[in-house]
Amino acid sequence: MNLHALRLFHTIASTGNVTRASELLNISQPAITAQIKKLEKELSIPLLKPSGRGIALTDAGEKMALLAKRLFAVEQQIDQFCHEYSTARTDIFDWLRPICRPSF
Amino acid sequence: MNLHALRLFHTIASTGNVTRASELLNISQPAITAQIKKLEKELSIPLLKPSGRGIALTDAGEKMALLAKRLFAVEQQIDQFCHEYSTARTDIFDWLRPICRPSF
DNA sequence: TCGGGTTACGCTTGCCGTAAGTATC
DNA sequence: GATACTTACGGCAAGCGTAACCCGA
Repeated sequence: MNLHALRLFHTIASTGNVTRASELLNISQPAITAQIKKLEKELSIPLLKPSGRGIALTDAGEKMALLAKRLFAVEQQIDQFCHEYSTARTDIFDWLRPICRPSF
Repeated sequence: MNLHALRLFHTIASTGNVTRASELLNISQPAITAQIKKLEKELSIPLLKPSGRGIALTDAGEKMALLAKRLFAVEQQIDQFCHEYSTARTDIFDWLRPICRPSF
């Protein structure tokens, strides 16, 4: 499974259109379209369909969006852990500083 | 977060060494090492440490491995959904076949 | 006619493999 | 000396951006 492409799809599903997704991700629209097409081909599952002048999720796309949401929620937990880890290391310095203060 | 690198790390954590991970992933050892180094640099978190003639997880690495396990469990759910989706489409043919049988 | 999505195409970046190096048993 | 991981380096595929095109309101 290509999780990079899934992330793009997840962003589209969250925002509702490709344009806003491209703005959020700082990636051009065509790049995103290509990734989605590639993902659909890889999975043999249609995820998006044209809707008016924009796009909409297919039924399978809706389910996939739910699963993707779950996955990237876990990713966010990991990001948070990493951030807390950095903060913890900073806290060590916060703890050291008072001790070191006299000398420098 | 680079989920590709995280996948490699997860495989290392599961197998306990880089060699078996490289065999499972069909990727060379050096390629994996490079990805892990890059990931550690990206996160500013040490994940692996030398241990004897192999490697071991750091404390942060252990926690990260747990989180990664959670994430890739969700990925497996997605894979399963995709498989079931294909199976469902096959089942449609299974359902059509008896009807069509007379004609071909 | 305009907003949004897709196709075409050239370029850059990132990932990988091979070969050589380092360390532990 | 053998096993396991790391560093160095060149090649190739994947991903991106720009430009042009298509379609529905």
